Amino acid sequence: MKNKELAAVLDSFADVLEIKGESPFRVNAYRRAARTIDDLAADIERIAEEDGLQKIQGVGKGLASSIEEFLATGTIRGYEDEKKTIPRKLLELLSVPGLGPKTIGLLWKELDVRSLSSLKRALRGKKVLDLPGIGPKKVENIQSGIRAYESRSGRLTLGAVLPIAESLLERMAGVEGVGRVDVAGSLRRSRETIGDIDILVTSRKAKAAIDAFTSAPGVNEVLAAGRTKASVRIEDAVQVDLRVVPEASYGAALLYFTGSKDHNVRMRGIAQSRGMKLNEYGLFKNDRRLAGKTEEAIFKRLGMAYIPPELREDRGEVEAALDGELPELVELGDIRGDLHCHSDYSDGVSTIEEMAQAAKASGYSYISMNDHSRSLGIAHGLTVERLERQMGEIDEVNARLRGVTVLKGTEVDILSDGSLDYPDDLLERLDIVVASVHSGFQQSRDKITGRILSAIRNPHVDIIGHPTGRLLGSRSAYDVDLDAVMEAAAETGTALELNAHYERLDLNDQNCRRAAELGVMIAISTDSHAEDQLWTMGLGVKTARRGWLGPENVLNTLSKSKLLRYLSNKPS
DNA sequence: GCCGTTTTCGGCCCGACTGTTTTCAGTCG
Repeated sequence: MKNKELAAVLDSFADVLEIKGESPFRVNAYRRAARTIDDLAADIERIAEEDGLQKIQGVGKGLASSIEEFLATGTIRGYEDEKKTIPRKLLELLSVPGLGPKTIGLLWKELDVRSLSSLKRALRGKKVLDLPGIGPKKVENIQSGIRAYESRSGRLTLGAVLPIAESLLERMAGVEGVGRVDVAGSLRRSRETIGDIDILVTSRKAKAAIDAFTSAPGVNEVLAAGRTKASVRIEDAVQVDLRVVPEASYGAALLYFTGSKDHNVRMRGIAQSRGMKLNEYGLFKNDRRLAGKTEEAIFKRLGMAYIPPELREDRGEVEAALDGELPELVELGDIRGDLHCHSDYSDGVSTIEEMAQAAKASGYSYISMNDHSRSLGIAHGLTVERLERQMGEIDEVNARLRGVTVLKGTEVDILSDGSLDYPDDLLERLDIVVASVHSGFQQSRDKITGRILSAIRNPHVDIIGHPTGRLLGSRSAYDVDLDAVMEAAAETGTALELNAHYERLDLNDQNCRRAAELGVMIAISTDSHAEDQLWTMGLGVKTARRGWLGPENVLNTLSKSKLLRYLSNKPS
């Protein structure tokens, strides 16, 4: 699948054109296409084979032929030619906050700035102040942007960002005059990684809200502070934007700042086609505000069903909302149990009973113990004897506890030859068998795929754990043919896991959607290694919602008896 | 470069903030 590669080339093409001062609309056309292709669930090569390139939103004749060229040759001639006309390291400067294409182009042409280091040199010199539109403050801003750029770590995981967001929401809610407080942006949409945090408030005293925000604990730097918006950097890691919005336009602002950008463009288009205008202040007809206080009212006025934030990515949700065909999405309250947890038998830190109590406190009716199998020495994988002892302890705990059942399970290794780490007669005695790859990540596509397929075909395997093995920000997915895995899973009634840990979220949203379309059941599991980690189920559910899953697509929405019946029905 | 209930040309989101300006350009979201 070359989607990501192609998207990166198109985006870089846009960068080059932008620095060269090309038409912003042409630049934007490349950017839009890059984003759409990056987001596609389907393989771009397959689309090209079926002559479908121009059916992709934002891809016309010109881009289609560029894409074909890329798929055939690995690059785009026009891009390579343009790239040669600017210094190799100039593009990197676009990532410096506060520094845009115009200024970069100016600095390059006038002062021969061609890299981060020559930029720093130029900023120390005097000549830079002679350039039009550049004064001492601007120089200082760019220097601070360079420091931020050099210390930043890219997009952050939900797990890293949520605590910061929650403490800020709490602070803002306590400020005098503040009414409503919400998080917006990609965090509200629950994207798997977050670039910055957006917070929206209503307030009778805007200045007090801005002041409380810019002086919040952890703020290293105030990037901007006006009458209605402010930006700060927290703990050198994440930028947070605050907007103070009037009550009457709060819903419009929430809609606008939740995005995504592409979703907003579609929504404004719908408004336009009805002779209305939608912006962050409301939905208007001839300057008369028709709606704006709540998101719900705006959707209603546009003749659409309410679109939950997780779906707002321009992946068909706008059309579905117009046609009244949005799916009923799974909710945290639908979840009846957790099907992948560890105890202190392997690498977890809580006892079976502690995990069971935590599950009960979460309102679950079951929780499954899936400690590692014997080959995973690093995680104290269980020998056959220790697994049998654990099964005995689970019986004891179940005899003691009311209201929650501990299921007997394992996370059995799919060994590098494709066999499983326990014999079939042992697996047969367990309620839940999760089979996962923990070794041989570098194997070829055929080999890895073959291993997972043979696990799927084992009649005792119920769920494939973290099917792609990726770790956000640190390890990319192993090279597995997910189409083949999903087809086999559908055929055999094997579920695929949506591992809810914020560094995994594996399967991701798009893959969940594709799996469900093929009739594959998804198990949303936390892979908790301690009793205080069950909360990550919420992240999994949000990711599932982003994948358009309803409760009927999720294995652990089944009651205990239905679950056990489902599991015992796998054809052998 | 794309697109069309404004349909093959002429638009393409637009407002807030900052800094350098004295009426505006660049950046960002």
